[in-house]
Amino acid sequence: MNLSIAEENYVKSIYKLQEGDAVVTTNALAYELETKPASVTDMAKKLKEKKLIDYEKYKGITLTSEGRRVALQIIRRHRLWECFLVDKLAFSWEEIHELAEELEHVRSEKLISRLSDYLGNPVIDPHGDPIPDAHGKMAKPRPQTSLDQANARRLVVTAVTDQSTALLAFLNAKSIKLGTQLEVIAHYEYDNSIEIKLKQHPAITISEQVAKNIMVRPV
Amino acid sequence: MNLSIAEENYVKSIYKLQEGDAVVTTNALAYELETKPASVTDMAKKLKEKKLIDYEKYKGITLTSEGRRVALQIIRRHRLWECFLVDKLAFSWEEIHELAEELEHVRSEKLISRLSDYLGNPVIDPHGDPIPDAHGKMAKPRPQTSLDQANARRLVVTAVTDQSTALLAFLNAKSIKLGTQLEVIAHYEYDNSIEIKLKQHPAITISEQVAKNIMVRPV
DNA sequence: TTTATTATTTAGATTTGCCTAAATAATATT
DNA sequence: AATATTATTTAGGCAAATCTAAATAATAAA
Repeated sequence: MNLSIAEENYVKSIYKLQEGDAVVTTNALAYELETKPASVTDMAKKLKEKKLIDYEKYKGITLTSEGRRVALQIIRRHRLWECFLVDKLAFSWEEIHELAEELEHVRSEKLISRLSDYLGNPVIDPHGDPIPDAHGKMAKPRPQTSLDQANARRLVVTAVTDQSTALLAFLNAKSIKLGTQLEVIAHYEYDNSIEIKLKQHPAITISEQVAKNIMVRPV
Repeated sequence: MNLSIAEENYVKSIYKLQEGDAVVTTNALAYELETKPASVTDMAKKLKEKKLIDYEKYKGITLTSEGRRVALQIIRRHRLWECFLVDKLAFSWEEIHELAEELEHVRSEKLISRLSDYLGNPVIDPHGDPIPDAHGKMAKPRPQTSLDQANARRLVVTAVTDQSTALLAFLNAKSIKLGTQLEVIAHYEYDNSIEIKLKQHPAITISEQVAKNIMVRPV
C-alpha cells in the first residue's frame, strides 16, 4: 500500500497515543499532530477505508494489525536514522528528532536493511527506545519518567522534553547529556529540588523545574 | 525561502536542461518531469513570483542567480547521498538514483555539511559528476557521451541510461560496470557495432543498441 | 433529568499541483 | 503571404490535505 507522508504521520501518532490498546480520541490526535479535529475526522475516514484503523463515528480510533505493522515500520526507519545521525554524523540528541522525522519517510526496505546492517543492527536508539526489527518485533519500551518522579536511585538520562536554549545551556554546563548516568542523593521537600551526583563530579542540586524536563530510566 | 518538493524538482530540472545558458522550453521541461505542458506553465508563474526563474510568456525559462544557487544546493545534496549509498551502504550505481532523489529533499544545511565531512568531502559522485561545495562552487562537468559517439580511444564507463534487467545482465556478464576502463578497438560501419577491450579480458563486440546506452568519458 | 459543557462531525472553502480541452501564439511549409 | 503545424497558454476541474464555522452527539453538572 502506498501511503502519503501525511498518512504515515497519522499512523505513527496513533500508535504512539495508543500505548497498548487504548482508544485514541479525535482531539488528542489533533493536538499531537498540531492540526484541527476536523482534519483528523477527514483523515480517519481515509485510513479506515485503507483498513489501517478501526473507526466509528464518535467512538475513537485504534490501529488494525496492518496499521500496527505500518507504524512499526515507520518507527524502525525513524530510530535507525537517529542512530545514524548520532553514531556516524556526531549529532547530539536534541538535534536528531526533526531530521529523523523527515528521513523516516524515504520508503525503501533495502535502504533500511542496509542502513541497519551498517549500524550493526542496533536494538535501541540514542534515546534508549527499542528499534523494531524488519518483521516489526521490538523489545518492550523501558520505563521512562521525568527525573522529579523517578523512584530508583541510579538513573540514566534518556531525553529532555524542553528544548529551550536556557535549559540546554544549563545541562551543558553541568555535563549532563544523553546517556549520562547519575545517582539521586536526596529530595528536598521544601522546594522539591533534587540533589544528584554524576560520576567524577561533585554533587549538585537542581530545581524541580529542571527535573521535570529531564527524562530518565533506571540503570 | 521554503520550497516544496515539486518546486525543488522543477528548479533542478531547469538547471539540468539549461546546460550553461540556453532557454528551457515548456515542452522540454514537461517531458523531463513527466508532466504536462500546462502544469509547467502553472509552475513557471509560481517560480517567477519567487524570483527563482526569469519567465515571459512564450519566451521560455532561465534560472535567476538565486535559482541557480538553489539548484546547486539540491544537486549537492543529491550527489552526496549517492556517495553515501555507494561508499557506505554498498549500493550499486544503478540503484542509487531514485533513492538519492528522495533523500535530496531533506533540507538541512547542517546535515549535509556533516554528511560531506563524514564522506571525506568528495568532489565527484559515483557517476563521475562533480559535487558543488557549500557555496555552490563546482568543477566543470567532465565531457560525457554515449559509447557509440565517443571519439576518444581510452574511455571510462560513467553510467548506463537504460535500466532494463536485460542490459544490466549483459553488462554484468561482460564485467562492465561503473568505472570500468575500456579501449575502443574498431567501429564496424556495416551495423555500427563496436569492438572494445577491457583490461585482462579478450576483446568483445557490442551492438549499436548497447553502445547507445553506455555513457563514457575520456580517461 | 434537564441543562450546560465538551467532543466530534459536517458543510463549505482554500491551496497546491496536477489534469484535459480549447484557444492562441509562434514557427514552418507551401 | 497564406496556411498548416507545433508550442504554449488559458479556462475550468479534480484530489489531497488542510481550515473555519456551524451543527450534532456525548458527557458532566446542576
